[in-house]
Amino acid sequence: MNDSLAENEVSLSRVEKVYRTIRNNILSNQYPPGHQVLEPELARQLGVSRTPVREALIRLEAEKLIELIPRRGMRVLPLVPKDYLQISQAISALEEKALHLLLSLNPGRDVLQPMADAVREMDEAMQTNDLVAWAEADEKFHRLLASLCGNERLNLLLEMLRAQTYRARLILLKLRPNLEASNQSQKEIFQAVVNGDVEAVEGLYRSHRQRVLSEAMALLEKYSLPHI
Amino acid sequence: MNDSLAENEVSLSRVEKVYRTIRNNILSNQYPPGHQVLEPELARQLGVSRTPVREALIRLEAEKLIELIPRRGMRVLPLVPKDYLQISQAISALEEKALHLLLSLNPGRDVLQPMADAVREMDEAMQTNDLVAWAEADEKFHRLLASLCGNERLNLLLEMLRAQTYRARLILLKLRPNLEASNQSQKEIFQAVVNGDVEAVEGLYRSHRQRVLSEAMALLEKYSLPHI
DNA sequence: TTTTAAATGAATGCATACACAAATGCATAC
DNA sequence: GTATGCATTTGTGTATGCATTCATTTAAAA
Repeated sequence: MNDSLAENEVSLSRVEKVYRTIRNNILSNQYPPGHQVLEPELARQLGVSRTPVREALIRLEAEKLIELIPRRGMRVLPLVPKDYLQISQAISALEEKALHLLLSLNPGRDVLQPMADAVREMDEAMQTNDLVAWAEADEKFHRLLASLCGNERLNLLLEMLRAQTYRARLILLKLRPNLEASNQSQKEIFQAVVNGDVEAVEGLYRSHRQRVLSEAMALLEKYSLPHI
Repeated sequence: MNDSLAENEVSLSRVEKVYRTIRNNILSNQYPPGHQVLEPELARQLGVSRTPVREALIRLEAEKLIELIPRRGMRVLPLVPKDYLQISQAISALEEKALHLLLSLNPGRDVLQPMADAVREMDEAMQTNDLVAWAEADEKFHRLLASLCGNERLNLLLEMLRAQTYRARLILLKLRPNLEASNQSQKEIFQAVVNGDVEAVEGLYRSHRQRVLSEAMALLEKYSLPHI
């Protein structure tokens, strides 16, 4: 993940570079929730004029990563717990559909191999208590699910929604007592996918998501996190 | 629906006015699929400089209503049948979740009254063979479902996706042999909602959507519509 | 006549300037 | 000390201008 206007992106427009830089800064928590930066300051930092900054900010606002406040510049949208819940519910709906679509494709082992790898990586990370590695494998699993389901629009939506909740998910990951249940669930879900068992997939996924969401909401309350 | 920079919107920024005007023109088919307009031409037509035009176009591109092609300006994104299918699948996923959420709210008759009105209006439109009225009532039904489910993020997503398929849905509506089955389905779905019967709602909705989507795809093939 | 090269015009991406409005700072009055 | 009014500063929204690039047209060569 680049964190600046990298030299090897010379063919990218300034808007694109600014967009990516700011987006990265948000996802990496360099711009934490509620963080405000004025357009002229962003322009100065990034060495461009305000115009491409504005254009990039409009895109980021459309993706609901920021809001633009007159005279306050850009503000990184903090997720209050309700936001997190609502976005997560939308993710659940779309991922469930993605699972259905994936199954209807009757994928062979070769197609599912990357997901199998991700599941294995999650397992390995569990064994060594490597939270970061587990998060990466988990992220990979979900990205693959969205991209392999054969519906590109769904993929894009999920990508956007997962970006909105990325930071929060990382934080919650660290607060959770243990990941054993989630790890197990995803293995079971994947196994049911391999078996082509639609009803099992649906049941397992719903249980999994319900538990994960309940857990998350309880943690947010327990730690009185106003926003994430 | 305004179709120009209305005089009664004096407090709206130029970007907002341009955005709304162009969006309206797309949804009303005044800018049909594939239609291209250059930025300077849009600016001339709308009586503003290029800057707010560009900013509005960036938003519309983020919503996947248009694409921006260098030296070709803005192009209204046509939906090839695959696009239509994919977006509709995403809509199905989100609407199913919306129904679940709505039911979990245990809404009273007063809350559901606007939906009941829409269902009645659909019935009345059926009786008088008024396609336009039926479409409006149908649109209203879906908008209400999204807005009453208690998940604002879901609502926004559905609003965006429905805008993307709005024009196509209107076209398909005219091509369908009859709407009796859809009308009946929606009545039954709504009745199940009123009864708080989760499983019935889910079953009915899935059947309904599967039939509607199959029909739509068959029509697109029958009429060899390359894009809509 | 056809193909290739050069010229031209125009669209985009971006920088800069301007007008306006809101926020801030300072002075004054109570 | 606090509130109010005014002047100044500053940020946004927008218009305009400039440099670059690309598509089209024109001219030249084969």
